[in-house]
Amino acid sequence: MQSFTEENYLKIIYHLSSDTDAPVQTNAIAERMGTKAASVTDMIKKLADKQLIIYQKYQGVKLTDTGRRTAINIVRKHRLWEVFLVEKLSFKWDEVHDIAEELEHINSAELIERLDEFLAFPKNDPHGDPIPDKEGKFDSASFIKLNKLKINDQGLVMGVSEHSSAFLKHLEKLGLTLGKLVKVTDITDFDGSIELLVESKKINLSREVAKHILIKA
Amino acid sequence: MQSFTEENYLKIIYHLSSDTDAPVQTNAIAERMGTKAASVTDMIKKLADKQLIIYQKYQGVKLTDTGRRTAINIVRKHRLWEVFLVEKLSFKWDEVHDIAEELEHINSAELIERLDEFLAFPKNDPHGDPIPDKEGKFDSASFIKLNKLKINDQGLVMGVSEHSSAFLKHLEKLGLTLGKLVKVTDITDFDGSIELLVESKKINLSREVAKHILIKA
DNA sequence: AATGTTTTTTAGATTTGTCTAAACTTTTAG
DNA sequence: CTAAAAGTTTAGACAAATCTAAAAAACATT
Repeated sequence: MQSFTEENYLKIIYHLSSDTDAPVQTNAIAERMGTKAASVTDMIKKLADKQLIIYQKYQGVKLTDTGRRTAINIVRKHRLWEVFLVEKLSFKWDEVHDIAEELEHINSAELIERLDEFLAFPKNDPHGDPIPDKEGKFDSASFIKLNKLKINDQGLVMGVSEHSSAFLKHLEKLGLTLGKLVKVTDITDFDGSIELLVESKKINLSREVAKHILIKA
Repeated sequence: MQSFTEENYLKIIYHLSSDTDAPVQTNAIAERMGTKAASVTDMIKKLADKQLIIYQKYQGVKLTDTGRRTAINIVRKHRLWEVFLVEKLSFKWDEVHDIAEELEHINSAELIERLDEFLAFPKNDPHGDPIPDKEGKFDSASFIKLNKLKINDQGLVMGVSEHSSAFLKHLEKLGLTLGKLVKVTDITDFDGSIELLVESKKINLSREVAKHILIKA
């Protein structure tokens, strides 16, 4: 078994490598972990010794199959706990991240299988992210980012790619929650701000915000 | 906030001092923690610095009010999680201790209050132990140990004072679960073994086992 | 009260995860 | 293609929690 810290490194490496095939760089990990690059170097040596990542000096790291499996399992636990917190304990979607960061390290396969069943095997967490199954499989649903839509395009809000409380509260206030149908009515020439119709209400979004909203056409 | 380790020390000191007023000894803590006395000395110095315990060299330790409040809060979390595991996730009463040992360190007051509400404010955990309320108050229900009963005495099984899986499975097999009515029908001269009637079934208990069963007359 | 046993503490070492400062690679730009 | 900038690693140190071995205090017993 790994320590909490090792698990957090694996999770971060997983998230940083999920888009691209490129190796993950020391500084990127350090920034996400809130540590210094020197500390990251120490830790990745340790993870490489344990065959959880492949590491070449100065060249960044990649997860091994074992490492990826471990990381996905942590993600699975995180997302299931988030569902529990929202569905069963009535937390809001912007309140659950930090608690789930702690709960994801609880160590009992049996617990997670039973929690999964208790929650009726949810497919997505409260932010729309897919929940891996016991074997680590999940649809890597390829949604479009809202900032890629053109005028008159429409679609359903399926998820977000930013989980900060500030961002989620902002969406909540705008009425932009999961499942909502949106239609792009205008895109400003000046800074690319997007004008949307959500349930016949007109709202305005910065491109920065739009970038983190995932849409199914 | 304290580390997991500090929390575990406080919890153990609390349990070791709940019966008596006497200071808790270094060796007793070491045994429960599964560490050596020298390590305990180091840690109790640290806890004393933080004003969580009162420590006099060679004289053992006592909890301060703050220390006791902290310890009781951990006990509260532990027992609420045990209720959750048994009531909601269908774990057996002998399977929940270790998982609750991990969950008790999750750090969110809001989470615990909502969990308490979700579970409909239970008064006791699956082993009959009382669950402290938000303020740390709980009835220190004074039950009798089964080995104190005399022939023809009867009462209800209200709890256990031993939480090992082996012990609990044994009780389960005997049908000695919470709420059962028992009546002492005989006590062997030889070794003090106790013969009981439980739901019109005759069973035999060693004194050692009986000592850990709590009865309300 | 003296002596032996038990308990506790001290001293010094180890492991884990972190840091700073300095050295070393790799990348980027002129 | 070379020099500066950016990124990474090494070296040495530190705090937390533990350990072993040895010293010190408390206790128990004749």
